[in-house]
Amino acid sequence: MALQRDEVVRTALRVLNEEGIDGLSTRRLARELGVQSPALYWHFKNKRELLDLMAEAMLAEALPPDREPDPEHWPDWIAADARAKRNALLAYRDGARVHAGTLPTEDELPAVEAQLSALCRAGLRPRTALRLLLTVDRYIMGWVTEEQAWRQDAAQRTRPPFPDEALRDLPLLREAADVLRMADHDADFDYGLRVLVEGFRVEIAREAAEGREAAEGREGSEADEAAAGAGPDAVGDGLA
Amino acid sequence: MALQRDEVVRTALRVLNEEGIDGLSTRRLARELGVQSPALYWHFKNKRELLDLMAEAMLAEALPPDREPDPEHWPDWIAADARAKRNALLAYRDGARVHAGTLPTEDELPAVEAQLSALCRAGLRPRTALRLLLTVDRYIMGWVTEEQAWRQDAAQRTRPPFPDEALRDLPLLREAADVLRMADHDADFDYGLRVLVEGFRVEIAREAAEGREAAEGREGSEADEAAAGAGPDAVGDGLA
DNA sequence: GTCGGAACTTAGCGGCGATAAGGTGGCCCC
DNA sequence: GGGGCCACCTTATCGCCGCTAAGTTCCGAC
Repeated sequence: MALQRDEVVRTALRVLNEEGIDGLSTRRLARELGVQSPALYWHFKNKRELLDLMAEAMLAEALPPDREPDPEHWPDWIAADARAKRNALLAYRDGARVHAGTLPTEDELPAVEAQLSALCRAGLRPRTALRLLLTVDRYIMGWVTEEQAWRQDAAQRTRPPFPDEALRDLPLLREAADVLRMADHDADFDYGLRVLVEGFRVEIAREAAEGREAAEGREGSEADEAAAGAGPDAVGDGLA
Repeated sequence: MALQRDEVVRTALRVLNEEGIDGLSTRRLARELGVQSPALYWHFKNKRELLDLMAEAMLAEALPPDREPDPEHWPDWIAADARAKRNALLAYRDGARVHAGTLPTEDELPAVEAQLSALCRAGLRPRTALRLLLTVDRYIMGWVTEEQAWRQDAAQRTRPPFPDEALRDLPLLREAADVLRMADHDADFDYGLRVLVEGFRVEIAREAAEGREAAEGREGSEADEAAAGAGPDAVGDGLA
């Protein structure tokens, strides 16, 4: 029975978890598959292509492409998708670094179009909606990259980072020490995510108001009311 | 005249710009310095240490440690620092990837403490203020990492990404095509940054209201008013 | 029954980070 | 002024890496 691309990718993901991305060499992977390393180059044009497929497989589990985002509750699925993506990246050692090198492929576009559609029905222009999605995505990538780097060398760290004596003359940092030491990644990630969603809420309210203003030829009070309505009253809902 | 650590770091940054991070090998760097590659290991314990110093040098130029953040205009310096950091990373090829591997060092902490101090005077709790700073930082890192990856293979790309025919049945994406193709990195980065600041504004108003509520033993209307006041009315000021 | 191609092997290239061990020159101290 | 020390560098080499070239095996189609 010949090797299957799919089997190689699955094995590669397992080796990734065992060895980390620096330990994932073609020789190591080939050994795991009971094969000589050049055999892999029959199935993949180079290592980059293998990594791309690994990244795709990582996310496919967590973000099936047939979701149907709901315009009414966009903060819910924006946040849920963000958490799902983070979890998918966290599920594999160095997952963020594996994903980082990849370019978006054209077959991801329909899912993005669906998300744009929902956001536009919530009042955004397409450009703004896409920027929103990109912003969340970059936040996730930056976060998880940092998080996994931290976890990585937390494993091989002997003394705790930022010991108390380093914070002696820094009272505010001392008070925020558990954030500094990233004691609760999940909560800290969610915080930033919630801030982002709050920002979007403001942005959406503003755009919706502008749109209405332009459509009805009015100005001033009406738009301000709409923006205020979607502002602070909505703080916190849809996000824990 | 013997080699100086400082000279090595400067040369390494130059080579980084010429070759990219994958082309920056100890042998290449040594050749540039007119020296054999093991000589570098007299000055640096390993390549990681060299990269750490390069990252430090990159940011030192852009973010001098003696800034004095102003509590009154926190959106201004949050945004200015964010742009400065992005520019510093962009100033070198693969700057984000060089910086990504580094851990925060203890001598950066006083500058953070100063920022926390300003944000707390604006009404945040220390934990929240630090989370805010971390959130912006991760956004920057995620953004620039993606941006430099994009630029990198834009150079070696023959056909444009996401050609028009790929967007034929995706009208919203077609309308947002220049965002999708990242035609204007600066504007797109600033957009996400502004959204983050808007979110922080909401968060700060909420915390300030909670604090006042707790201090004065009141409840309900007062806090809501405060949050509403700092919400939509403040949209857009302090940021382009 | 042979021909062709898919799937693999063996051999090897050039390059990598890093270490070991040895050389060299200048400076200090007696 | 001679000896020793030490900063700084060299040469040689190790064990990896991604990847290619060329040859082998095996199986199914005709």
